[in-house]
Amino acid sequence: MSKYRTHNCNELNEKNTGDNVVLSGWVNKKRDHGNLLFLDLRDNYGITQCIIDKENSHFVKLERLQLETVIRIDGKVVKRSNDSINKEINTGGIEVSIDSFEILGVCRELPLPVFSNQEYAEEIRLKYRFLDLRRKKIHENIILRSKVISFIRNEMNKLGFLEFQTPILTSSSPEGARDFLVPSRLNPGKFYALPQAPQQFKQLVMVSGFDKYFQIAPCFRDEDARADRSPGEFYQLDLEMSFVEQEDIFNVVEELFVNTFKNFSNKRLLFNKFPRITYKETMLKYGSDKPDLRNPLLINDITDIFLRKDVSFEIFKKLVNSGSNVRCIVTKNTRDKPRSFFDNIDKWAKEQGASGLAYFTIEKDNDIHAKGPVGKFFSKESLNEIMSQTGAEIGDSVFLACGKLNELEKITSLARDKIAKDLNLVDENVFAFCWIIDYPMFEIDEFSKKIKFSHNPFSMPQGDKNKINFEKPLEILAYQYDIVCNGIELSSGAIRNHIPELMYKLFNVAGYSKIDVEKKFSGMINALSYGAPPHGGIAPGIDRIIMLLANEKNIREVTMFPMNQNAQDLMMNAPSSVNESQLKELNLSLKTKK
RNA sequence: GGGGGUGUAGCUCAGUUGGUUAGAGCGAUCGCCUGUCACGCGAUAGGUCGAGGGUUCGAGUCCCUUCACUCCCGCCA
Repeated sequence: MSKYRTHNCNELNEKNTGDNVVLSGWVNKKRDHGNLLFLDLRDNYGITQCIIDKENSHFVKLERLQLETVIRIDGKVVKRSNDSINKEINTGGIEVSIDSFEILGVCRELPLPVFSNQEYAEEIRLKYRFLDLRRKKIHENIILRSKVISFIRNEMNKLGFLEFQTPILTSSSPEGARDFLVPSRLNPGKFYALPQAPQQFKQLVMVSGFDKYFQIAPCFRDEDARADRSPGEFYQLDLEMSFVEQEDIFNVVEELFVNTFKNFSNKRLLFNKFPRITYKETMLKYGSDKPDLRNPLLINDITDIFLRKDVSFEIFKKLVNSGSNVRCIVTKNTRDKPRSFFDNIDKWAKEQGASGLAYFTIEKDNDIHAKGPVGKFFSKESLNEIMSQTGAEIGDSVFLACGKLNELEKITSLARDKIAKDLNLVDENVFAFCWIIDYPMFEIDEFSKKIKFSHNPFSMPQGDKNKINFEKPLEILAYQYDIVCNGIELSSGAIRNHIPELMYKLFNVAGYSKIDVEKKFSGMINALSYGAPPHGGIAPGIDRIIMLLANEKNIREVTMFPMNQNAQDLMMNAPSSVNESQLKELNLSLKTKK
């Protein structure tokens, strides 16, 4: 028998009545009646109410125990009377009458209450993370995380994938995010880099003939944090398959995600077969490449309306003539919404830095006409045309924005979210997955105006390999895809380019010579030159999957020991200074601070 | 690098137009209480109002600088 317990704190019930038991755990809560003390003992599994009265010599010591002290209790299970049963906890039918106890771990005065639904400042939570992690919600989130990862491993194994580890100390890559660098002691002046993702390694695994690979892979990127983005490190379900096309990857991922999300959430999946939306289409309809498909609102381009003679909305017409576009969002049956509803949205848009959102509502008395501040600018015929282009009907409202394509996409995307929120159109009990496909291979850099890779330079371009028109690089599409759920980007993936000659040509478009490519990606190019299978994969973010399943808005809520926004670990004091001898051994010296 | 929000007791917060000795709940300490499960009742201790400077007869409150945390933009192939 264990010295510390015969049962955990979630096990005992009426059937144990009369048993002598040993429990160990934390003092979660005391209710002291002076001559009678209730003490809730908590462990990982649950809570058991323990009780002691003044007759017992241990009473005074127990009465004075600090909450969160770790104790062992010897006692007897007692059935509770019917009127004192607690249905909130699994052990609520019984209580343990304490015979004796022992303190196993003393606890100082707490910097934050553990048993409380209060919310606390992030700083104190992170500094005392070990206390924060004892709290119910986050404790459960971390357990959920473990279970989800275990489930995914199991599913991947069932699907025939092999799990491999790839190096953590590797070489710096020229593309992408900033690397974390690690100085090499044995190679003075040289640095390892922590992998931003095992991208090249997993391709090498395919070249090595292993066929299907996965890994719950740590990834390191020295970029600034967001609510859904940890600074420094995060985890991906990294996977890669040989002899596959895009469709094969989609099938595996859809099966995995449907199973995982059905298993760990009560929310409904809006699509079991995830819709595929081209990049071009999503940027038009949703203004974003991570659309939230729970939101039914769509964006339409109605620029041509403003070239008509019977439309007299001069501000927009002038902008359209100088190259701007007009896009609109139609809201169904909003004719009875108060003026304030519309004005609030217009005001909100101005706060977002846009010039506002014009709007009108389509009405019909004898004739169709538009009501609202800009309604008078639209003829009956032009309204009919808008209705046929957008599907708007009598009683619907049309919100209009005008601008250059980039800013127009941005504001209409935000407006789509804002309006849906105001009209309460988003079903929170749903997961809406989709694939974004057909990403362009290249794009123009906004500042340098040069051609650059829009995503992964190792992606396979679409179409006949011999007929790709490198003269028009912006028209080349890639077998490059994203998976999105509820407006959150879970992952990018691609069919890889396994043909070195083709890779040289594509890099050439982006301004890299053959020698550049050989220098920077020598390992990769070399490997692809010795018989590489066609292959592709994807790498969904584990942390974001858990966020969705745990219904959390911040990634720290599903991360055991997260860093703060400035990439500091407040509990371990990382990063920290190192002493001179460590630096010397690494052949490093620090520039003196300003 | 830039923009927004927050910062008052160990924790969560209130603090009016600038005006007496800065308050509450929880926690802590002490006392009372034998059926609670957010137990109840009473008392006590606990404050560099993030820091520095300024305006003023007078600053938690107004102004400037700065720090911390956070959200967003940039960034994240």
